[in-house]
Amino acid sequence: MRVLLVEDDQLLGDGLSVGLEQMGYTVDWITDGNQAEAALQDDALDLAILDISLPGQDGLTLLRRIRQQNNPIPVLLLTARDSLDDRVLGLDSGADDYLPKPFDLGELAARLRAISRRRAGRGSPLLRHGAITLDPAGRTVHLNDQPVTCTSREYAILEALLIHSGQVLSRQRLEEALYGWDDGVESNAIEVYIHHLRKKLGKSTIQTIRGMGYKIPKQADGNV
Amino acid sequence: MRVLLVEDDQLLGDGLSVGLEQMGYTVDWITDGNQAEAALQDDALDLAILDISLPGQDGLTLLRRIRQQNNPIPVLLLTARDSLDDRVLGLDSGADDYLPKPFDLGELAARLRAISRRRAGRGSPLLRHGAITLDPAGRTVHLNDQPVTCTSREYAILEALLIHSGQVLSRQRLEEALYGWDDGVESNAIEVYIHHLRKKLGKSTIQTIRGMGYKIPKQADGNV
DNA sequence: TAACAGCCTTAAGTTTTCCTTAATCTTTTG
DNA sequence: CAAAAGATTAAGGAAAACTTAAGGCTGTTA
Repeated sequence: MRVLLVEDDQLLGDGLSVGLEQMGYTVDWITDGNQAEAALQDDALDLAILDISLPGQDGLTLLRRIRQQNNPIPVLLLTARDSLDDRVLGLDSGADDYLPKPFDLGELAARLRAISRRRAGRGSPLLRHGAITLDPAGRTVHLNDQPVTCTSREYAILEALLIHSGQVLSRQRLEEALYGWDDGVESNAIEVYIHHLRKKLGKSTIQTIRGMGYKIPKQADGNV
Repeated sequence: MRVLLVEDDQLLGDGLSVGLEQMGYTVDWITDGNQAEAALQDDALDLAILDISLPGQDGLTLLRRIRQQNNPIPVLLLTARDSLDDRVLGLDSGADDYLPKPFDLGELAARLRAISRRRAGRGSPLLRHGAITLDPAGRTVHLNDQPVTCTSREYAILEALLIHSGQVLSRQRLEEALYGWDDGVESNAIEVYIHHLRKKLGKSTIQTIRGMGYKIPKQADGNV
């Protein structure tokens, strides 16, 4: 899960980055509203957390602008003020949820899970593909109801492939899912993780598209 | 997908070329604004990436000129300056998107995907022709709902023929779709791929226009 | 604080895929 | 019927991906 965090308060931003990363998110942290608008064009992002008060361009304006561009990314608004006005304004501007400061990190996590689930149109919080089940809340993977232990990198790749199941994800895009924009590895790390995942989940689950990347096909079976 | 890259900075241009090619694009790199205007006449191009500051003719002028010529090619502008003025000017001049330097390659990739998707009309990202369905997102081809595995060259040719269905594409134009202008093969490679495609999709789908090239006729069936 | 374990990353060797070439066969056209 | 264009087939070689192993880092435990 890749999150764009737009927060100008250095202390809070730093704390949130660390906290979110510990929860397993890949965090891109930006402090400026204008930069954020550029960053939000990246459709490899899964979520955005916007502070309302920002230098450059305030969060509400920014939100309205990206919604005008038909950008459907799930957005959680942060604000210091707890007034109803702000809340209504925020939701009308296209936010998916709203969290007044100060807040608890656990509550933030819960809301992030909720809005990403809602956006994906999934009734259940689980990602399924055939015999594989991935539970984002518990960060667990099951194969035929047997738990499979995945390392954090393995999990992140599997999650990205399942979220975008049916699509080909390039090696570079998978790297971004792991490292954010801080350019990560200069090696065949992705290939190695794919190999590990295949050993754990069976050879056929992840397909190689030579020259393009990897994908998990859209599930043909008709479970909801 | 064929991209025209107009960038005079040698280092950046080289890096971008390599990066884009790794993502699966076919890249034509040009460093001069006047040359670019000529190059943009080629309607086999799918996308253009324009630097604003260029020798010969600056990017904005160039953009305005080609739009006056009713050239609808999707254009992404690059600029060193991050001012709102430039942005507005760029979008008003007919750019589809705008990216301030320095930028991340992944972000560029995301925007390219976004603008080509936007242009494709988002409603049905699938290319259909009779029993054949091609899904650019999943990079899959189906024949009567049965998946057909295509190699990267086969896929590229089929995609080109379907995008321009009803038109005859010369062998040279198909070669350009695969290799860009750096003249690629000196052999009958295209004929071989056509042959492979026919074996997989049936003899009648791709028609030979002797002396001219190949085409897939416009679909007669009336599905939307 | 030192030993340990688990994980990330790198790198090297191996295997597989498929791109390209070229030679030969078939069809079309004047 | 001859010449040109295209179709078919097979094989060498290069590029991509797979596999395996080991060094280094981090966090944990005695």
